[in-house]
Amino acid sequence: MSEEIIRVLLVDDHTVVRSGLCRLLEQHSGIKVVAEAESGEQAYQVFGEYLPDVTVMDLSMPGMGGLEAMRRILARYRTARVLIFSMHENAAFAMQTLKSGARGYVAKTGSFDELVKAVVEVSRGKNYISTSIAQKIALQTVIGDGDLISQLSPREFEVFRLFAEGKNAEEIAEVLKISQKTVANYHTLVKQKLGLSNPVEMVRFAIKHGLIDS
Amino acid sequence: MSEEIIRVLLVDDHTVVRSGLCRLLEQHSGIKVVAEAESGEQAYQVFGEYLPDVTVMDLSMPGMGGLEAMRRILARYRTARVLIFSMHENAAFAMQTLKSGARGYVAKTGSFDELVKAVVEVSRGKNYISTSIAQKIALQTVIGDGDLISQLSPREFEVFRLFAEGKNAEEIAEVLKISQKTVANYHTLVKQKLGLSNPVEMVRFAIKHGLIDS
DNA sequence: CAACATCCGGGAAATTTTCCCGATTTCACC
DNA sequence: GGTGAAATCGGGAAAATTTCCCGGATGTTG
Repeated sequence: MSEEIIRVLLVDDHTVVRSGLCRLLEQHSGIKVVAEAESGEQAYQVFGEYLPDVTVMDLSMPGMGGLEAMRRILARYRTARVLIFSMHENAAFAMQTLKSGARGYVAKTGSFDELVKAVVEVSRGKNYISTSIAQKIALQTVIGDGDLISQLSPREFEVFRLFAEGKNAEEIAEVLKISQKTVANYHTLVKQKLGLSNPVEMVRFAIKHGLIDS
Repeated sequence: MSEEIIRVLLVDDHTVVRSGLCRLLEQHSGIKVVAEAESGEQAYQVFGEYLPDVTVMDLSMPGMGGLEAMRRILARYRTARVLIFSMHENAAFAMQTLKSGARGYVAKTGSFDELVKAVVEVSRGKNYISTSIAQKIALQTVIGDGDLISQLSPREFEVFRLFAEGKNAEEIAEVLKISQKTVANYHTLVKQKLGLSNPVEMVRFAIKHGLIDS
């Protein structure tokens, strides 16, 4: 074997899902799940202990979400390779995570083979995007209206997303560990950049772009 | 003939739609469209001039909507018989209009026969609801979670609906001809009654209940 | 190094939200 | 016809949020 075993950290708040993924991934002889975490906070802790080759991270978790956890990890460990594993099959979402430093983005609706492939690719230093989402991004880039969302900085996007989830300034500040003042400022910036004048338009925009459901 | 001709006022902001309806209704020998209006304001004016037996009113019109127009008419002419003709095939919507004094509610998706039948029934002093919507209401009443929306007064509902459409306090006050102060107070009441703590929840609630689309 | 974007948050004015209150009007019911 | 409940409307005042403007810290890139 010229290949080293790929050491993986698995982050997902659903225990059952995590177990299943763990087992599936380890069917592949080149992959070993060396650690698991069930929250963003824990992921950051555990990452430091194991320094895995690849971190497979669920995006939607209570408390600090996957995005924020990833950013913390990357801030501390520059070379970390994070593969986002999300339920959102959405171009805007994927673009934002990659912009924030993710090395890959795989939708949960994709096949298992795709996840394995992504883990391998990312471990080799390459980037990987679900084919289904890559198509959407490509289409949106060519046809779309310039994609307003991509004009948001990662932080602005995150504040927007949390707001759209129904969190108020205080809760957002708590999650991101910044002051309410800063949250308010970002909020205003987002509204300006997206050209949305009231909360109703913001929510509808968020729904339209798949940041939240229904 | 033991029957009088039914004199109808037709209110819809789309000229073509109005023409079509007019022709269709007059195919029925017992019905005559004696007047038309293309806005809520105009409807109120014209009503006074013609005192029709039945007013067939579209709900969604720019400026004063059909609901508000109806309420004005009813406030002045107690015995007016208003038949709402709406694109919304939605239980909550229908219940609100009937609660506000409409004598009938017919969805635009319904058959033409249904509209004629509704006009005749309403002219005789009876009430009429689209069968499709009646079913929904019945189901919601029996199965639903008590239908929070029905706890709103007509005015509260109207303020909520306009808010959900993206209007701000100033615009709502303008449409309803009341002060911004009152709008703000209703807004607070709605939030309390529906148990919604932030604008995001309000918009999602509105979407879920079909008050607005997408 | 310089230019630029991002991140963070203070200050202060403007606006909105909330809570409390009272005056009418309407309406159902006895 | 009287009575009580609910609805409509809006003022006053405190609390909270939004907005606009600013400057420093940090990081990246040419």
